[in-house]
Amino acid sequence: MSRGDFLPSPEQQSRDATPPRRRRRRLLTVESILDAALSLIDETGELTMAALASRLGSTASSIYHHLDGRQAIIEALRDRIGASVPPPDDSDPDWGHCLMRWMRHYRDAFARHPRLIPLITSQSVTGDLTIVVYDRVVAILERAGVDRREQLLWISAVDNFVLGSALDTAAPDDVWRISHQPETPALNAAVAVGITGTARADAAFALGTEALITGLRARLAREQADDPGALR
Amino acid sequence: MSRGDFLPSPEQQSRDATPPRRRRRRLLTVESILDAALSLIDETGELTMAALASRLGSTASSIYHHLDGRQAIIEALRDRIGASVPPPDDSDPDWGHCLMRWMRHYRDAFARHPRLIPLITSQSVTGDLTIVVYDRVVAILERAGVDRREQLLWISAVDNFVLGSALDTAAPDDVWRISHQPETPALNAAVAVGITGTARADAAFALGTEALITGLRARLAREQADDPGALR
DNA sequence: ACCTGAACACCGTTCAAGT
DNA sequence: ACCTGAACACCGTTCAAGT
Repeated sequence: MSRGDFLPSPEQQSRDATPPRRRRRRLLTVESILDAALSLIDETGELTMAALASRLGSTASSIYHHLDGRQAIIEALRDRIGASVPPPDDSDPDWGHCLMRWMRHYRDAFARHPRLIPLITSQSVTGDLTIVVYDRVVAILERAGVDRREQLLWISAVDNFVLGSALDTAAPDDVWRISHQPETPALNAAVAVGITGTARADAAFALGTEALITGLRARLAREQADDPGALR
Repeated sequence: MSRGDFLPSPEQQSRDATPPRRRRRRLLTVESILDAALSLIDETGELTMAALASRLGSTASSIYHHLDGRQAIIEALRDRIGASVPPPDDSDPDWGHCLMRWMRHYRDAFARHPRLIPLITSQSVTGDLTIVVYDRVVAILERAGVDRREQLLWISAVDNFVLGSALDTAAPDDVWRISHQPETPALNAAVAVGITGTARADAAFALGTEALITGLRARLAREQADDPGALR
């Protein structure tokens, strides 16, 4: 999974004067396995080694030569999606805008593979790349003047909302459709005029993000009013 | 799973003059199965029919006479935890306080069984009781003057944050400990002075809840300033 | 009505044997 | 080094047979 993880170049393979006996072409690659696994999950919502192997034109046991089992595949996919999120861009002087843009990218990346999300919820984020991203976010908070003892809490809160919102895109919105019972008049009225489907999840994320950042701005302003010395 | 789902009373069982041949005492009950399943998940983080049966002193196939398989057990547990959340109390005239108190109860109920959460993330909430609770929340928003077309979005946003925060209590906070690499100085500094463990998840939830509600208050105030006719 | 053991199809993983 | 088929232990679920 490191960045040097590519196919060996042809020159490398036959650098001897006598070319080696022609070997069967490499069937599997970490990349090809992960590609197939992700599209399998996207399409079926499940990941079984047998189905994955057949999609690769190979056998289940072959996969173990490249990745350490089913769980490792899921972790690699999680890291891959995480790595596809553009790291927070600190060029904008407004930390709130930085954070909101990053949250949107983060959430969109996972929302593109909604059926993967339930599979990764049981494990925490360990990828090196992800850690570096968090470092960038903390740096933005530090620059904004957030109390150092609170920075982990801010990130956790933001993370929780983003992950919950990503999960929301996975679950169908039957929730709001099932209703229509006489016992729930208020809910029925809200459902009748509300958005549904993917648009609902999108709009809810946008609304929540804006509210969360607004609230964090207010908190920061209050802290700095209490302790003006913290300002630079 | 309805409220009449109890053991038949002894009178009912032997209301005939001639008492029926003494039957073997009822081994399993929906309640006893769910109790055992929940404690099994709490302790091991897993739910297999075999392990569940052995804990009940019974066999896996027996369980199918009371509940419709493994998935049904998980759904029943989700509904049970959901039903244990006190419905939002609308006696407080401040809708924000109502919502915050409900969010805290909601999150605490699931945080009490952190290892259950990953098992329920793939399914949406369908329990009748849960629907009624949402109706109460919508009613509070309606009374507060929230635009009817936005009410579902508010609830979704709140729900996403609560569920994400509940998940946060399940994942250990290794995330923040692994670091300590020279590439992440800002994160290292934040970890050094930050809270860790359960206290971190608790504090992050409290901080996020406060920020979210503050932001929603600001949004409502802005909306009502734009359209004063919406006020009663 | 409730319980049981045997059976079934499927699952992730291991490993000796091939090239 | 990479691939394979056979085998293993385990899984959720079904069902005929018991009481």
